Amino acid sequence: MGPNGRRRIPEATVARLPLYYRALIDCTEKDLPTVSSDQLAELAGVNAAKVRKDLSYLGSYGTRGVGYDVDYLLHEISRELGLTQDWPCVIVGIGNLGAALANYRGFGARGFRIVALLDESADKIGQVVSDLSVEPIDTMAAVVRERSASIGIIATPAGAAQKVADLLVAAGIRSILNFASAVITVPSNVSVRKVDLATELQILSFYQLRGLTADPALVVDRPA
Amino acid sequence: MGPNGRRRIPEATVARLPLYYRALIDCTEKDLPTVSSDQLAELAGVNAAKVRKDLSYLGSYGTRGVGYDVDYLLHEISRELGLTQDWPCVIVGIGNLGAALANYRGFGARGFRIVALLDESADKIGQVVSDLSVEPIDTMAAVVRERSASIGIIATPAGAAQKVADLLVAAGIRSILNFASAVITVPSNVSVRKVDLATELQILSFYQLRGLTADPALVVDRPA
DNA sequence: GCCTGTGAACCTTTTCACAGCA
DNA sequence: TGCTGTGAAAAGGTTCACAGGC
Repeated sequence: MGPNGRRRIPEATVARLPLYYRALIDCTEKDLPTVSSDQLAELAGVNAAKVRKDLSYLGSYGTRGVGYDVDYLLHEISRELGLTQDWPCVIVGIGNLGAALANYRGFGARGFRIVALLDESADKIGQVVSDLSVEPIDTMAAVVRERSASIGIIATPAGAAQKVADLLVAAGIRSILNFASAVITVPSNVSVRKVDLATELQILSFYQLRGLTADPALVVDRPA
Repeated sequence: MGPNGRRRIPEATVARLPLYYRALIDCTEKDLPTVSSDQLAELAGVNAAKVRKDLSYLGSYGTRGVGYDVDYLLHEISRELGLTQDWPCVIVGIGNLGAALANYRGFGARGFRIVALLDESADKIGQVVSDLSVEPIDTMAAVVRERSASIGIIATPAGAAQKVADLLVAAGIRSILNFASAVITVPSNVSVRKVDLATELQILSFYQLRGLTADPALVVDRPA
């Protein structure tokens, strides 16, 4: 197997691990004992060379002439992604989007349990959404501490995003998922990923205007 | 000015144009007549070298010693992104997420007007969400044709995503934004971008597990 | 003096192609 | 024979550093 000691996993690869994870879940549901890089590529929507290269960063988990053992690979990827542990999440901003996220089943599915819903507005406080009662935003520090929250999800209007990010950071959160259409600034030890509808639509519009094709979404692409 | 005739704009640059667009809107609201690449970089959350390089692909729109004229640059970027025209959108799957998207104001803000809400389930049909009545999915072809829809938004459960994508493509849609947690396959002349909550959370989890910080920028992807 | 525009250097990511093992 | 694992080549993207115009 690889002479490969402990390699740093490239960002592009990290961004694709969730795709392989999902593809492997599909395999277990179909009771496939093994998958080849070709099959996995098809399921994940990437090409086979990429699959092999990506998986080689994790270790030599395949068998030549056979493929990868589905259960074993799934276990290894889960471990790399931290899906064997719990990541309590706090959603801030319980408007249409925040409520939709709170109701999203298969959220808690793999360890991303929502432990609090916070909002600023007095008439939202106390409303029950998905079995959780909306709490005032100034309880954030206490809530994050008591429930050991580790991920903050910003679902507020753009104007409030930076203020909320500051509060999350002050409360000790080090991972933020930002749905607001605004750039937020955080200390360098805090991770931010953002999801922006307007950006995605504008990218589609750019390519459609030219009769070209925008391939990938997020951080992933597909075969040649 | 650049000796630059008509250059192909790199995908990475296209993915950042929406950021500059938004930053420039901020500038107009603050009544700034010009911006430097440094200021724009700060507002967009990237670095100044990138701003200058990116903008140079569009043309030589700046003035040395001064910066970029806000209105002029905004106009040029809007034109490149196709924001000077209308892109009627159809949302398929009016559950929590679909309804939240339909209600999202500032959606139609820049030409992305929602012209139809479609769902499969009989008890959703006829419900009114954001002034639009939910219509049966089998009216898709007619709806897309009559209302000249050009973008399809998939907000269904994962299991229905491919079927919906096929219907959208059959109806003539060439740009799809996929919110379902599933890989969808489309002909090569159709663009797909995807937005996936689970993927983003898993990436955050990977980095938090290691005490590292996740990638600064948002959308990075590559071509066919 | 100030800030853009851009070659060139550098780094990351993807793709190729094949050796090596089951 | 079939499929992984991986160097090496190619492509793409970022950063540097400075020439050039305001």
